[in-house]
Amino acid sequence: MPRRSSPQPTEVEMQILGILWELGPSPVREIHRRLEEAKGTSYSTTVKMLAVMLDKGLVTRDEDAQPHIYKAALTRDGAGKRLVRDLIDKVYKGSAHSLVLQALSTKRATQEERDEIRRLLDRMEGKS
Amino acid sequence: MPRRSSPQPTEVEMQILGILWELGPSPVREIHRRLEEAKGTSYSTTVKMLAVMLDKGLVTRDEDAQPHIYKAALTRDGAGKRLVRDLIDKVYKGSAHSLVLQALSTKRATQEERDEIRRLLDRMEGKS
DNA sequence: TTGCATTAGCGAATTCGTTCGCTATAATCA
DNA sequence: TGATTATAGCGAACGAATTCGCTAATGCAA
Repeated sequence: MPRRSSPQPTEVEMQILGILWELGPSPVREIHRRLEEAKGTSYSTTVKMLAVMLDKGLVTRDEDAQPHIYKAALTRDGAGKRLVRDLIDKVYKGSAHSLVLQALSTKRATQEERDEIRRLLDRMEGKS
Repeated sequence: MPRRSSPQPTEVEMQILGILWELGPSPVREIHRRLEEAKGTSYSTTVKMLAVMLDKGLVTRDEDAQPHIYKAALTRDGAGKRLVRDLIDKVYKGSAHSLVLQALSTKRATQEERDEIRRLLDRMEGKS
């Protein structure tokens, strides 16, 4: 039974979600292949983590399929939004602005990215 | 003795850093006041966490002062940069662009913030 | 100095995330 | 069918983060 509300996906959980976002719905075997490649953990571990995540409601699975197929229960952007909000709260006490500056200065944005961000800013102004 | 390199400030550690960034250098008593308010933990816990953080090099302290005064060893932006980089890697596999969009859509930016972001984008283009 | 309050610290207990060995069940094949 | 392999799951072990009780040291006031 899923718990009330997952506070935060943990380290490994995020790793697994990343794999699911990339591969799409997959059997344990596939997920494990990637996870093992990244950290050398055993198949049992992958199964267990998936069980934990299922309990937390971070993934769902199709038990009719054989083998069972796991799907991420959150979208990448959904999780991203939550984590960003959290980060903003934790380190910038609510100032999204500061986070944006950090993000842009951390990784050099391409011309195309800059244009899209400008477009977004314009759009935001149109609304307000 | 400080360890080589702190992997990541943990949950409570971030909370304490946040308090130090806000209050500036402070004695345990002050830090505890805020922490207790937020989570109801005991004075011992605060002292211990500070000791752990001191060991990790996340804070420094002036032992000559009485009571001892603790300071954050990282700046808010320094920690922010590290966490942002980490978030980008973990959920967006390297695309700062996506994170920026998340950040902007999560919290409505003010006119002034938008202008400053545009200025930053211009500056970035000037450089390249 | 004696007694009381504040500050500092240690070591153990607890909790949570992660890992895996071992067993059970299901599918596959010679 | 019996043997072999793949899949699923349980419960324990482990390590790291967090918590606090209890003791020691320090400062201050009667």
